Amino acid sequence: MPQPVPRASRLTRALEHLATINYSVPELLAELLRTNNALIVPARDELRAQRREILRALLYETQTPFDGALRAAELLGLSVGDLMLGLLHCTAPEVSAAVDLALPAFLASALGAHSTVVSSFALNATVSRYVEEMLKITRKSAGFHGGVNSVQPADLEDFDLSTVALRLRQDAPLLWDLLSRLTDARGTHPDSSSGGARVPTFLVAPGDLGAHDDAILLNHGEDDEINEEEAVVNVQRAVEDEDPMAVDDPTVVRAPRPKTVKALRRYTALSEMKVVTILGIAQQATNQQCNLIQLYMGAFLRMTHAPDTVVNVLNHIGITVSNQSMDAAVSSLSKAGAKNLLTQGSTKTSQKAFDNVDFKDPVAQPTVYVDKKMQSAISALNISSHPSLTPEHFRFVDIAWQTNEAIRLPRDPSHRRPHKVSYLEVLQLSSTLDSRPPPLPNALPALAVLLNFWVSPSL
DNA sequence: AAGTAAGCGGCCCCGTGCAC
DNA sequence: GTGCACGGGGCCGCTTACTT
Repeated sequence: MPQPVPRASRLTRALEHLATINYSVPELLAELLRTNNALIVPARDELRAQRREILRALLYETQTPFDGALRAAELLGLSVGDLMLGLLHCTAPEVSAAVDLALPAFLASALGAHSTVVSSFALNATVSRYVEEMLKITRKSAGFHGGVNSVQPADLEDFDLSTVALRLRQDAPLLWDLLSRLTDARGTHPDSSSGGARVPTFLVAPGDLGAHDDAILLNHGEDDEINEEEAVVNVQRAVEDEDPMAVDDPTVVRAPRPKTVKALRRYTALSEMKVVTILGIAQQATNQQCNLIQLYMGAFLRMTHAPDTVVNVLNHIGITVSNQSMDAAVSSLSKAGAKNLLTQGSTKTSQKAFDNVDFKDPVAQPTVYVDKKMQSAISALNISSHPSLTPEHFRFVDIAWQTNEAIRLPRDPSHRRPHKVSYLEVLQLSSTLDSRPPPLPNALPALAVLLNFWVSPSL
């Protein structure tokens, strides 16, 4: 026994069939509204023209196209859900191009009418696109995988919330738009400045985002490109939301103030932080290894000595990586730091500042400055030289140290300070050698050379 | 003042589940 | 199949309150 064909599929096929015989959208609507069994047969010309006129009157002379469609559907006994499904599933170019023009306003009106059928359809139709975006930003290629076992210092040093927000906004515009609105349901969001019913972003063609672009500009554009008038409006709305009485208070001065743009920037940054956090939780819930946001937060919590209990709770919520993962990240960072120190030291262009560090040795967890069972060790701080200095500048310091006894034995018994050696003396010593040191670019590196000579003469 | 016990937190190891 | 992230258990040290 053959399976019954869904009504929506039959409508789609009917629409595609009608497209091949050059029907306009009003004509398609007229044919759809004429029948409720989806087996659409072109009517005689005079009847079709008559119904078209009726439909046009319904669609364009009522308050909104959707109201007209509802009335027409009611008169003809057609399901509005079937009508919309048929339109949206139709892939014929002649139909889809025309539908794209009329559909945004049509669907916006439908959603505003609080129809259960339309709302359910819209939800199902958009969820798949949200899921698609979520899967896109959780793939490894999207660049949101933290990789706690291989994290490098630069990965954390280069962290910038605005950059992460911009990437998320670009890769998942629908999700970003949805969460931005949900985190500001009272309408103080910059996108809501136009007021009234707006066409949802997922119904707007790419490149026609309007206020959406303004929101990006507020965060990432230059100061002189900010729409200050719009900024003032939004800040006023935020203030009025906090104090509803201010709306009716004639004494409240609403003139633009110098701080409005700054306040809007702060407001936008906080909103961004919330949306980034929510998206980060969703990313990690979708893909366990997609934890870049959590890694940043984990590093912050570790550096601020947050208790493990707090970290565990935040980890369970999905805001940060676990303590175990952070231990792995610290291990990776320590290895990278040690390698970096060795690399710097081998260039001979850095100075070392030595000091003692005391710790309690017999225990597994040493505590600094406990007077019992203390052990001492030598620590060294690596201080990088000016970038213009090269190892060649220090080669002659080493030679001078080895060849001049006055410099090699600088300590005067009557003074505790070491004998100061000028750069000129170093140059005079180097004049007896085969080659001269390269010229120093400015006074700062010269000071660095002398400092290095005092601190680390054996280099 | 010294000793003791409970509570808490950190570290390490191992097994499990998931994504690639 | 491999690598990664995480949870849980065990062990140990530190702190603090209490007792002697």
